Amino acid sequence: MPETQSAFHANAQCGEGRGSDSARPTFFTRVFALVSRIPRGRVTTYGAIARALGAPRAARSVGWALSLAPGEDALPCHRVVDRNGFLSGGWHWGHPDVMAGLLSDEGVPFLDTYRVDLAACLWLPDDEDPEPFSQ
DNA sequence: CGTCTGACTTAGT
DNA sequence: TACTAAGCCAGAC
Repeated sequence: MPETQSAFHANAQCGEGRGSDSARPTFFTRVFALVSRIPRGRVTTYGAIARALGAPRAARSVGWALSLAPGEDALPCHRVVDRNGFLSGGWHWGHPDVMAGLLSDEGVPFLDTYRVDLAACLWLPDDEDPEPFSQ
């Protein structure tokens, strides 16, 4: 995932001037930036993303943010599953089979047709945002 | 400004 | 162990 980082990553990263009044990345933007950092062949959960952003209880918002994701190509939202490893968001793409295919192609092990092995490929983002999310 | 929704999570029965 | 209910957060209306 070389140059796929794109605008979200850069924009969110650079605009992260906590004191800056003009550039204030929203929770969604941070979600996008984080998801774009998910390594190929790995997956993460909504709760993990939310926690990394300083909002452990905002898992729902994370999933919602992905639903408003700009583009699948720029945002590997297929690497985000629920805490059980099920492809919750697969149905949002019309059919989880698409998501499963992408993950399988990346080498992600599956426990079931629509369930990935989190124990083997779960990726946890580093706490680069110690401070809680505050607009 | 109040209300509703949602690709979740946790707790209770 | 499986199902049901409530909670929680941020954003759109």
